[in-house]
Amino acid sequence: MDHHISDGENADIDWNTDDELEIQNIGPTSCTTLVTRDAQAIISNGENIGPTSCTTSVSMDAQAIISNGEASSSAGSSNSNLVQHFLGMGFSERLVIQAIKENVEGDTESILETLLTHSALDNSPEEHNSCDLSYHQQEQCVNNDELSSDYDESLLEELSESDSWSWSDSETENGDSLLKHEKPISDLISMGFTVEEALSAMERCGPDASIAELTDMIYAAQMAKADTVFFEEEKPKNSCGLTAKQKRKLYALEARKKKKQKGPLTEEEEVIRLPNPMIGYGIPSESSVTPPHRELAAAAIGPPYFYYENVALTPKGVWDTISRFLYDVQPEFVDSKYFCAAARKRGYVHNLPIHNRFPILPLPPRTIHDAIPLTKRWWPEWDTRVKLNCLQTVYASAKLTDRIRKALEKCGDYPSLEVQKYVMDQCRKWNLVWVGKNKVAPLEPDEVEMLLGFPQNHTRGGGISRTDRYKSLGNSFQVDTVAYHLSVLKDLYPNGINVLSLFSGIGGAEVALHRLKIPLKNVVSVEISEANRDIVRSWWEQTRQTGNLVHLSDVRQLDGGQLEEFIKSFGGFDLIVGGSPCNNLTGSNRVSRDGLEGEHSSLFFHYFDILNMVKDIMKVKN
DNA sequence: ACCAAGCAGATACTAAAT
DNA sequence: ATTTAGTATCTGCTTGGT
Repeated sequence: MDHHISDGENADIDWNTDDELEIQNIGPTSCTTLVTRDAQAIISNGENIGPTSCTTSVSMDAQAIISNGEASSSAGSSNSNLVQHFLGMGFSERLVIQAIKENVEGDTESILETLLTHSALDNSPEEHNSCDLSYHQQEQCVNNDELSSDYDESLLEELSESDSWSWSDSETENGDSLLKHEKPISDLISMGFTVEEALSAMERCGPDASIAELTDMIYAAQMAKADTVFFEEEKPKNSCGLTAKQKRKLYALEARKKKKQKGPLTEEEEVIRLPNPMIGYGIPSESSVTPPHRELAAAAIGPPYFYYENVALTPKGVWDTISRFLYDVQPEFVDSKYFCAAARKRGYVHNLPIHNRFPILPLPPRTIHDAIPLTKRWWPEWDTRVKLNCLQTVYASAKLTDRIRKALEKCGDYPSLEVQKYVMDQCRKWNLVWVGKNKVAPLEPDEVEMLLGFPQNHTRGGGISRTDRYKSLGNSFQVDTVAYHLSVLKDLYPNGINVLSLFSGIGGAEVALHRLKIPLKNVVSVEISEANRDIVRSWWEQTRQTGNLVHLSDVRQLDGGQLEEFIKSFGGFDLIVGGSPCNNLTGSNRVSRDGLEGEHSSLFFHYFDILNMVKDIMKVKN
């Protein structure tokens, strides 16, 4: 669900509002926020280049270079600002320092140019994200970084083939790595690759990479380079000028490197396939079918229970990665068309029991006609749809429905097969329903609320615009589906549960638990959109909840210290639920479908991180 | 090889509100 | 004058069928 990504998202991280007041105890483990207002302004103008708009800090390294006056002839403090400026834009520290050095006399513009050129090839999310991650991963990243750069520098020194790709700014003495890696380098060169290509690939793939992996990386880099060279002028500078496919390729290779996997990308590695029919471990109407027995790895078993959700149709390999991170639990893929009148293909990774589930009652209408009965009268018999397609965040324009009306009016009572096909294609694409003679219309927000299982007017009023209402709803859970899975908690926690809800959105999980009549004792809800937090808060009040609701705004600022406080104060979380942003995964996105390492979808790693921290803290406690 | 169908979207723009 | 809401148009990868 539910992490609300909108044009206003960055505005939500607003330094002047009261938002920050909602966050208490930002402990020492959280990243120091050093993004300047300048950098923030650039990010909110949509001109940010890096894969994340992460808050970031300047390391000792950078500080040292600045104070030594190595980087530039100008004063240290202004350089420090400059470094922070570019770090805030998401470039890695190493690149920033390098670029500033290369542009000793240069202005901000030329430094940015250098960064753009370099980052197209050196677009390593591990570096961009390093401060985005909590301390566990941060540690890991720092180590990796040190390893790879040591090794890289030694090679460059020896081969003295330095161009803009060399980072010769610090001394190194690691001689034997050369011997160890001479062979692949010379192999690659004899294969016709340039020295820089070989070195760059070696750096990215790590010291033990196979030739196949290295060539894979070089081809990816060549694609990237070709793209930036030839299309720099025509294309808007959108995330380093790479196409989504190229970025994904680079990201995937980076991710593999991070996990120290060997060998070329093979088909067998991506084994998760979508089931047909997509009914997971079962749906209410087939409750007679007993679900299979499933064994969870020891690390996966609760407490706490966890429930993670995202779109089913992702780029290849994404669910394999998600599953690998979440203790190798296989995702349960379910299409909500088996629960309501609209399709919603989603994957759920959870460690909940899968027997003795029950649906919330009354069962929602399962067909379009039952869900929106007024459309029945105008529904032509050649429109054979029974279910709506996936409810999305965007809806058809008036102009489109007007074109459809005009096309139909020209035909009289019996439209030709061509017109029928045109109308049907558009209706399926935009989820249109019949509201009059020859008149189709997009769903109203309250119809979407109903289809998704929310109470009527859940998202209405209180300052939210119609557009944002569609957006918030489109990013949400289907309540009946999720409730069916969570229903097993009712017997386990008759006195209520403590929930950590990440990317809460408009509170799909909370509504599901409430409708299951599982008392909500303490809910810590993390949601970036203020409008969504308002919606959940007013739902909380309207439903006269007796428990405690704590709202935070950003998963990136939730640290171990805060979690420890929460766990101490109410004795641990029973359920950690959430669906991280899908917009870099879903097929609807043709612009930045970058995969799990994309700007927004990489927040998945925070779900994993936070789950891990909670598990650790609760382990110590017991 | 091909085609059809589907997808929690992004962006540039205008109109309206502040 | 600037921000926000609404509108129109843009786009590609994947799967499953033939």
